[in-house]
Amino acid sequence: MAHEHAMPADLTRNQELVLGALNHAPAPLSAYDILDRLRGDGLRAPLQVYRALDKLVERGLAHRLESLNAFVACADAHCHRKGLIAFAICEGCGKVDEFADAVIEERLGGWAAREGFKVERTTMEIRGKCAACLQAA
Amino acid sequence: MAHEHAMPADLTRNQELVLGALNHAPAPLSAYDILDRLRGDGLRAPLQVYRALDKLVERGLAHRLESLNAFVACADAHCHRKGLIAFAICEGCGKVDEFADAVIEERLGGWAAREGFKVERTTMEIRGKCAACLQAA
DNA sequence: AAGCGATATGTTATGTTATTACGCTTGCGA
DNA sequence: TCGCAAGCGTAATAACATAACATATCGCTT
Ligand SMILES: [Zn+2]
Ligand SMILES: [Zn+2]
Ligand SMILES: [Zn+2]
Ligand SMILES: [Zn+2]
Repeated sequence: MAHEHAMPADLTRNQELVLGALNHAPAPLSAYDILDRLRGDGLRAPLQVYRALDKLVERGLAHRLESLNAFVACADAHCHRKGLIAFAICEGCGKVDEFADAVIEERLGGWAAREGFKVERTTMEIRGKCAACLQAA
Repeated sequence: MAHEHAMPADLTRNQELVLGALNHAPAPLSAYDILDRLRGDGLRAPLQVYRALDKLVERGLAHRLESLNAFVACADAHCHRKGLIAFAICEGCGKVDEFADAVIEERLGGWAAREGFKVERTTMEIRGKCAACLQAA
């Protein structure tokens, strides 16, 4: 059930390898995790991974999870989201759920407007236990 | 202007030093920034700082900003918040604004309830430019 | 086809953030 | 006074990220 993501045709080799690694992983990967999985494909240095990740994140094909220092492929395979995205991260199994909420976006926008704060980027990450892991416990 | 924070009486020496450093800083500090400022007070190793930070964060006297790998003193000096806290971080001057929003909390709670996800911790960080910095530009 | 700029690459070294492991000390109640 | 819990000190190491520099590749213009 894992993947079957759209893989854009104009990625470079390294970007394609990195996105492939993320797509096949059931949980977020750190840059070094990715590097380890791609040594067989010729990658040797962290920078090769970080550079690819930068591009992928920029294009919305992958996301950085700040509270984990790790990365996931975008779960919204065909129309990578533009607005605020929230992530729910299970501490048990590592599964990441990605969702958007217009009301939250509007509340943040309201706060920013009142304060005169210009928002450039928002990160929102919920840590906890997913339903499956709670069940299993 | 800067501080005038309540400093709980039951802190250990290291915790007091670390919280003092955070209180006197106009912007978030990394653990190593803190260490550098406290070498004169006898601190030598990162762990001394990390241990103090753990306790301070646990008690809500300080917060960790995940998107910065840095820490701030809680701005809500007398009644350290319990619920979800959002941080607005200015990329220009480093100022951090801390606020709570019940509607956002309720939306997240709703999502979690629908998904059967048990929330343990939420981080919410807005990066951008504060009013003062926009003015100055 | 030659020239050029923008983008991507490879490699080494280094910088920054965080933790593990171990042992000692102190305070405090059983 | 024994035992435990919390705190402390130190050294070593792990994990995450970037700087600096040299080449290479591609698309575009001439
Ligand atoms: Zn996405
Ligand atoms: Zn789970
Ligand atoms: Zn606070
Ligand atoms: Zn500012």
